Amino acid sequence: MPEATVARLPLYLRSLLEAQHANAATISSERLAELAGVNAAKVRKDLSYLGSYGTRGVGYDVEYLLFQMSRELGLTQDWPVAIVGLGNLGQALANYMGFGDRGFPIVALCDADPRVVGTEVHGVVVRHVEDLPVIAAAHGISIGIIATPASAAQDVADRLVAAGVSSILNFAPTVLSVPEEVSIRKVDLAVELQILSFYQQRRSGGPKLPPLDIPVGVED
Amino acid sequence: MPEATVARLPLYLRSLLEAQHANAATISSERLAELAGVNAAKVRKDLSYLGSYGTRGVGYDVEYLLFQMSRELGLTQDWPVAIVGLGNLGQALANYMGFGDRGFPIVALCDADPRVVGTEVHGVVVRHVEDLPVIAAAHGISIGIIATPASAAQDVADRLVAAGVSSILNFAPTVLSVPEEVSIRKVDLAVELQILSFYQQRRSGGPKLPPLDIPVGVED
DNA sequence: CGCCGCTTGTTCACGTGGTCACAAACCCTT
DNA sequence: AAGGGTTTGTGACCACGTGAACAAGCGGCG
Repeated sequence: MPEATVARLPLYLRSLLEAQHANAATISSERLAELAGVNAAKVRKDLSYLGSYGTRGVGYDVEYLLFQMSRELGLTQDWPVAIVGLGNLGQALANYMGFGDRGFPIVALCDADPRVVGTEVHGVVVRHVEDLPVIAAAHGISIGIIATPASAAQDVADRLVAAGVSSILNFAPTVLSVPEEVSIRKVDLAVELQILSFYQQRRSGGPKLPPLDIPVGVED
Repeated sequence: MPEATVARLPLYLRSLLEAQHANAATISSERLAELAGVNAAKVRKDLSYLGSYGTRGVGYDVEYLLFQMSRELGLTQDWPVAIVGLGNLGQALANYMGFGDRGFPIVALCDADPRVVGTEVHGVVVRHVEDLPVIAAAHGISIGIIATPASAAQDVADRLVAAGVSSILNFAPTVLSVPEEVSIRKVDLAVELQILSFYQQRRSGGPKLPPLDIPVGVED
């Protein structure tokens, strides 16, 4: 299955949940495309990778497609998650996702700072990052989230891999090297902002040197 | 310039900063590729879009390339940012990025909850989302970050656009529709985890809970 | 001063993903 | 039961991005 398709499946899943919430029994590829914000033909081709679960002239059964897609995405089981690094971002993630999403229970929190270890965040006691192997084995953790500073990220990644974690979501602004068999995805806020900056500048009409001399603070 | 190239420029920028920090005067495409985690040929092709700033037989002058890239990315000027939605994530972003990155000062915070409006986060007073037009104009805000629940995201996006914001970074798990001329990028934690879940399951050898007595439609 | 090694910039072939278009298949109506 | 309208599934085509290979160009060395 194409990687691009895999990346869209979660969007379809969410759109299907919306449709289900609106009491729709079936949904057409066109409607689903509208909800997911993509092309209708792309939706059909993507869904065809899962199998022929649609009915010509009718559309897709929402319930059934939801089940099949959840199964394909591996959401019929829980995937215990460990968060490493409990700065601002790590704490926010611990609190945010605990009630935000089902299927990814946060069962472990780790940090290297002895002042943080032992404290409790979102009902989970923070352990030392050294204990990762034991913790991971005990909870069957397969997904790790890195929310440390960039300088510590590679070390944490190595520890996660050594502890048997084979999926990593990296929030640290650095490139991580991991074994072939480990999946890794990154979320980099600075990169996103810089991309926006690039297009923003383009629209603003090329490089603006110092044309801005706006007197701010007038609002107060 | 290809969109894929634009998305990599920030990686090169960060790698160049690392090289600069290591007192490297020049850098080869191969070394830069290693730092950025991409192919060397891709690096050269990407950099060629910026112009011929390299020297054959030597490499790229780190200082000079840094300057050119910063200019291209629009980082020679500040881009004031507004964050809308100050739940766990919004607050973390306000605290995290304030000292994390240069060039994107957080000059405004907005929320719709009257209990949050008026409080102070990271030294900035939270204003009501209704005041966005005034605030945006006063600070020259061109980038907005949406950190609200999904249900409020489209409304906030509309308000941002109406206030003149033309670049949006969306953390809410929903598809936003904005005018053609507005750039939008999304960061969706649930989607990232589900993608990891997909590959994780594949590696684990198919569905982990196979003891299902589902009477699969008898195939004729 | 000319040769040699090194690195860039560019060209080319390839693979992946996106879009279009249409036959096949299904439901509903008559 | 047959036909019309609707929607899926898929094959063909096109655009884009990637990776390798190579000539052009630069600095250093004898």
